[in-house]
Amino acid sequence: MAKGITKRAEDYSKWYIDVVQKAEMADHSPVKGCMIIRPTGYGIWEKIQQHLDRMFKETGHVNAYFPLLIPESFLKKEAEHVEGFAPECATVTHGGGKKLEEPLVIRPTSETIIWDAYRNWIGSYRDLPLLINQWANVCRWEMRTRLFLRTTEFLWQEGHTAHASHEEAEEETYKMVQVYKTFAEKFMAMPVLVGRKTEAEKFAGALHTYCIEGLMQDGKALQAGTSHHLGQNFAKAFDVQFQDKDEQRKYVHGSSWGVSTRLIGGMIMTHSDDNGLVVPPKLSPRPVVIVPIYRKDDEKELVLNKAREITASWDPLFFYLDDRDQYKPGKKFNEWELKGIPVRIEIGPRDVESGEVIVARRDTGEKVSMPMDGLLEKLEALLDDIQDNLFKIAKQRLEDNTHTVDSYDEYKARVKDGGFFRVFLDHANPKVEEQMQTDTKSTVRCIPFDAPEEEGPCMITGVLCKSRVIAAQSY
RNA sequence: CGGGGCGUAGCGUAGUCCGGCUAACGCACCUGCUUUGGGAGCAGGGGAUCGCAGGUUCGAAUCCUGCCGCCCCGACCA
Repeated sequence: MAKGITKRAEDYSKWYIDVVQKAEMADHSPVKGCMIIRPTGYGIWEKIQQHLDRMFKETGHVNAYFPLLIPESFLKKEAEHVEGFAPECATVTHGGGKKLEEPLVIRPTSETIIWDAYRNWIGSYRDLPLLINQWANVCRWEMRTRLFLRTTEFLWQEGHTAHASHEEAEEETYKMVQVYKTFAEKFMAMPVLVGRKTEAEKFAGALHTYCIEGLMQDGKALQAGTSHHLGQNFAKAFDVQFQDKDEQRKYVHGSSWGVSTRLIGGMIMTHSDDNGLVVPPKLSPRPVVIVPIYRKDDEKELVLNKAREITASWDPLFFYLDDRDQYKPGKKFNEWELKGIPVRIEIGPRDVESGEVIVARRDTGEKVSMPMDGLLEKLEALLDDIQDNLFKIAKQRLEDNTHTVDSYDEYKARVKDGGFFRVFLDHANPKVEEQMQTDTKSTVRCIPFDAPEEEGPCMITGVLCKSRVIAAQSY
């Protein structure tokens, strides 16, 4: 039905771009790789921020803001970190018409400038733990970009915490990846696997990295959030020490964790269809739209008055009364469908007469009649049902597309068709994963926390492995 | 950086091979009337230095040279 959206089956990548642009979520900017986030897209980001920010605060974190520009020398203080990020940094060399003495890097991530500040903030065990988050933009000069999934500049949050012990930092790292899992599943209706990254895939400068991984409709994996145990690496690089109860001076243990506007890409590729965007109710800035239907002025007045009467006690941010006179109802139906609004209410003279309204849900397209009496409660229940249904469908798809494979030949033949693959792989040896990547363009997405105890030979080398890992092609 | 594609009105395109009237069409936009339960109809109207710079020619969107930009596929990555 939708005009101008390429079908998923025809060209998934084209479909994705079409949905983003036709739903007015984002535009390409005049600068290559950057994007303009339009109100439809930004409204979803605001909902993501709202829910996550609350979850961060509920787990004891506070927000702060650190500067965009970082002295270039800071990035070089942690050996692995500089290696990982140097190639993708944008650098400011001139300011005020003069060449700067030291170039400034536009933050690709803020560990260095934050740990530099932590040195001054932390002196005693009484100053710990330090639990700070910031909402910010960062810049990474990627070679190939895609709206929301990978842009040169993107929005994210980054948590940076400091602890007295390895155990506490580990607890924090694990806790936050679980927060991400809960958020992904409960609010985004996007099922994810939770686990640890391999050496090859972990964050540059971390002891280890935990992650959530989603599976998109085309069978490719999407890394949707990461939480890093930094150990004492940044504390040592920036000399952040504290005096402990035992009077010893010790280096602080750190964690950092983040999710980005990439989540919006994940939401699109998890739920949307050939008719456009599908937004889970909990991420919708206004989950209900009311489209009035009328012919003459007297009907218009009748219908709009009734609509206003019904919604008088509703939260203004729960719904949008689309009383734009310049568009016909059919046009509005399609516009809201394209933009993925979860529920649409149609109200016309016939409905005012009967005391009922037509309610259409975006996920199934189903239309039902509902009495105006007690409508709000019914809508809330319906929105919950849509949220659950979207999760259930996505969960089923993830399960249906998770395969257990033992032979490398079978893996090579099947991995290109998409899905998660449970395989034995000697991931302790980076060369093995490298070979798999060369052969198949796939990588280990994670070593799941909940992998059942199972032993078997690595599908490439035959070395005995103690559990299966999840491998897939990814974005 | 390698492979492919493309730059003509806000968007999507035709015209380019084979140079020639005032650069055409659809959508969008503006005005008026009729319409309004799944993207309205009719009539009228506005909007382009044909990506940029040179060159060839009486004449260039079209031919030649150089440059720039964008998109898609790969390598890199959240």
